[in-house]
Amino acid sequence: MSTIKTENISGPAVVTTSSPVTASGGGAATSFQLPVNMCTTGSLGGGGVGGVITTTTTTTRNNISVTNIKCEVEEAGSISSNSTTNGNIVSVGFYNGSRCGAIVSGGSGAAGATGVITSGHGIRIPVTKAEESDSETELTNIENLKVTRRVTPSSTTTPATSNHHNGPRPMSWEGELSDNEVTREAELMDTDSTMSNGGGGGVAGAMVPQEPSNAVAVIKSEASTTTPCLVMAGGQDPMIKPELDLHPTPAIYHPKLKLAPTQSDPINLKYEPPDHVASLVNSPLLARQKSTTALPHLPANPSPDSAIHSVYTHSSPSQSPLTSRHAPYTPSLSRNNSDASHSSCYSYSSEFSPTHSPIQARHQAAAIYGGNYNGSAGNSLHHSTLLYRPMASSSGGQAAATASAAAKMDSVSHEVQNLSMDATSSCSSSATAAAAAFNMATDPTTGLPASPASAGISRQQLINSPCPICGDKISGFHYGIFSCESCKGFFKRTVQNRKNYVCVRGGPCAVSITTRKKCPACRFDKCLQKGMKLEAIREDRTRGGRSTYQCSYTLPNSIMSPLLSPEQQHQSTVQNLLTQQQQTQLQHQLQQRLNPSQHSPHQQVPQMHSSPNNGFGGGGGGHTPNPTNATTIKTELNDNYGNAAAPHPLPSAASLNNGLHSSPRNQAGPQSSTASHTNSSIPQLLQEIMDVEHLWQYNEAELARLNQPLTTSSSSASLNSSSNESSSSSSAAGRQMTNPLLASAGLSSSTNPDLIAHLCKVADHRLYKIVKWCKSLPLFKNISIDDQICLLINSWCELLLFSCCYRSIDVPGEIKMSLGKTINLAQAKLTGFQPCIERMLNLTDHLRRLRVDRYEYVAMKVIVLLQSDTSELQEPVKVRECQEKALQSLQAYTLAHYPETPSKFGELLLRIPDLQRTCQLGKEMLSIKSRDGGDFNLLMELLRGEH
DNA sequence: ATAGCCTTGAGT
DNA sequence: ACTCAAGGCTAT
Repeated sequence: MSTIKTENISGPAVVTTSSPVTASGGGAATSFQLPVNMCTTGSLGGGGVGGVITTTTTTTRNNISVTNIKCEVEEAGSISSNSTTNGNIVSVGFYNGSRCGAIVSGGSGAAGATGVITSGHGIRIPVTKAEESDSETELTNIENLKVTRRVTPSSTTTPATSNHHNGPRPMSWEGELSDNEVTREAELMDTDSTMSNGGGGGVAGAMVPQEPSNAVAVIKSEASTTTPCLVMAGGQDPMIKPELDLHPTPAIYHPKLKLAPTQSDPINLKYEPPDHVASLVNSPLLARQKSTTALPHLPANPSPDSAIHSVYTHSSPSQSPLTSRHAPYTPSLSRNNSDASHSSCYSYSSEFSPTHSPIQARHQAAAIYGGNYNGSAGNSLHHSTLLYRPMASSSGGQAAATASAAAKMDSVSHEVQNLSMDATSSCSSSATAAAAAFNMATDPTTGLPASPASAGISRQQLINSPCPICGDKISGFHYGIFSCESCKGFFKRTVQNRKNYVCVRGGPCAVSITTRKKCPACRFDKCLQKGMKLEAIREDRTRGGRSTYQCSYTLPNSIMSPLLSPEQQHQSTVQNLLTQQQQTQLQHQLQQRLNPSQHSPHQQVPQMHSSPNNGFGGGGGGHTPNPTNATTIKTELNDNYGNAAAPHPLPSAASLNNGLHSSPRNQAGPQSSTASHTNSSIPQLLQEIMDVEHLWQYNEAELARLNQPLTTSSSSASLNSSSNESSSSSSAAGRQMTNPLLASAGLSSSTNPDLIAHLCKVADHRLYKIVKWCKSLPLFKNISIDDQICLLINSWCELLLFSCCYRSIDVPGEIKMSLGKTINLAQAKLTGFQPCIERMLNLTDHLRRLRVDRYEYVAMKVIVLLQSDTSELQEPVKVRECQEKALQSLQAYTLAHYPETPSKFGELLLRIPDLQRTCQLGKEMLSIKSRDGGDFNLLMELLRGEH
């Protein structure tokens, strides 16, 4: 009965930044606009573009139908540089009738004709952008892998009390400024994508490691994704986590903007929206126009970038924050649900809520997208996940994620909902029934994807199925997935008590109803893998009420499996295995690189926060090879941070430190194996900065999301689908082509749309993360919102570029774009980015020479961010004071750790002017024209968002 | 620590 | 008034 609504309002925003030059050098100020949704908007470059794009496509193949939900994309206009406030927010609203997102229901059948399938009872599951949801989910998952005490970032937004009752719970705002460098990545992408571990290459060819289920005990490294494009995104620890980088098109979305529900997952699904589709649909931009109307208060210019939108999108199972009627549309930046919000790729409105579960939805069923139904690429399935693709456009009903062209676009960004259940836990019986239930239907009229429920899966059926984690009886929807009471409690305890479990065994232990008590680390890992969301755990422990985090529904494999052909299942299985192996391998390599001496499998080692699996600081992910199943529980020490509960689950400081200490390479940073963040030699402020660094980084899960397998298959899929489903995909491509930003980046009509979509997605994510990171910075939080906006607008490019250079330290002559993707000077020449890359290489050389360690790196980022000479600052003095504190911390640190090189501090600062000039050059190269009259309300909204 | 049951409270 | 997801309580 209940319809699921996802209302996402996202606003694409173009931010114009006048880049102030920092400290040491003067820098020329360039105004740069950050287009948010590249994909969506027709013209990013120009002033805001407002346009509504409606895409409704439904395709069905046999049982698999993909429905594109009608999306209205509103494009945010560009935001002019200085004005701090008036941003345009684009809202994307999905209401009953129209939802963006296509759900493909599985069946493998022949390719179906495109059409809308309607079923009398379908559950609609609107899915917000896959990207968002996925990203969040993965983010959370990533972070979750390790359960660690979370450090509460004081800086982080404070959930205002206000939120408490009225609005959605404080959501963390995650903004990512992403730079997408586009080069001829399309090609690279394709190539790369294929390589990526589970995930397909993203646009940039970024590889996205899929969620590694296996955590390496001691050290987990996240897989990095590489984007073929120049990505300046913040890389992190070069060794440790690769970050996704984006193009310079940071977009900011209004947190509260609701994204168009692109998809819904009936059960924990990770949805991967096709980029172009997603971007369009989800993109704030898209939403904006209409939404704007609907929501006057929203900023006019939504950022086009889809990525951003994710940030804004909040969906809670029960209700989406965004949708919450109470709360005005205001960006919710609060941390609580930050993760959710961010990656929440799909937020589903209340309608989507588990509560109302899709199951109940009587509307037409949406097509449920089962992993690779097409078989086109066996690759796409994540685990045994079903993918709901919000936009079916490309998919043309091709269930296979891979197949659909649209899917390509989104693949990365779109979240794929995992319906997965491990084989171990899956039950065939229920599955069958459920499978039968899945008759995908899409609402012909709305074109909205039906929820799985619509497919015929009822809530009851879901509840009757086994807990995806242990196989026990499902008691309800808990923390984002349908799970049993014990796993619910386990997850809660683990997160609330900040347990840091480490699997001594080193490998994923079987988690069943009988063995679930044996290895909490693996159990927690599985919880995350299956979709439990850290953000669902309330920091304030408030009881009752509805949660606002975005949820994804995961259907047990058992349920979904029937939809897949044996071959497909096999493929997915193989994929999973490969992914895990690859990840494990990667982790292993990282471990060795980081700290060969510690490599001992047996010992419990503090895990890096970046554990591939969950990304959580927790130990869940880490596995050390050990014959025994013994699991050790580590309680984080964080005395310093300790008590404060992190707004959202964060990697423990300890874990962070560990990561740091074990940090990459030979860098001279403090690398004591015993490292604890309490290390007195590290200035507290610096440590605090480090503690929020994880917010900047992408964990594997995120990367995996971004680089979904789809990308891998995307190329082929696109090709395949192109012929059949040309209409939708072509239209998307057309839109993209019109995007000035893309054009400026060298992406022309010929450019692989998937790549573009991917870039957009990545950019969105990056923006989201950057915003989130900023909000959590101890110094930054004390600065007025308006100034925060100014600072962020001013330095986003520098931050991304710097992080990119930093992580490239270990690859002389090359710049790591992401996930191992690199670009050398020769390649840069081909793409026309030679000047910029050359400078980046030069900067990287300096960083290498200086042996910049991670603490220095994070401190420098903050220093770059806190430029008191940034134009339009209301309280430049305050900013200066904050910067001085950061400078003092860095100085104290360098003197303490590198007494032999007293000039290091000064040398580090001398790199800043280079950095700024490089950014300026990069921006110029991108030929991004500043837009007049734009405003960056979105950004402001983000910053103001609930906190 | 686990897990079943109870209480809470926003949303319907 | 009901639903249901989240936190709390408590026997094991």
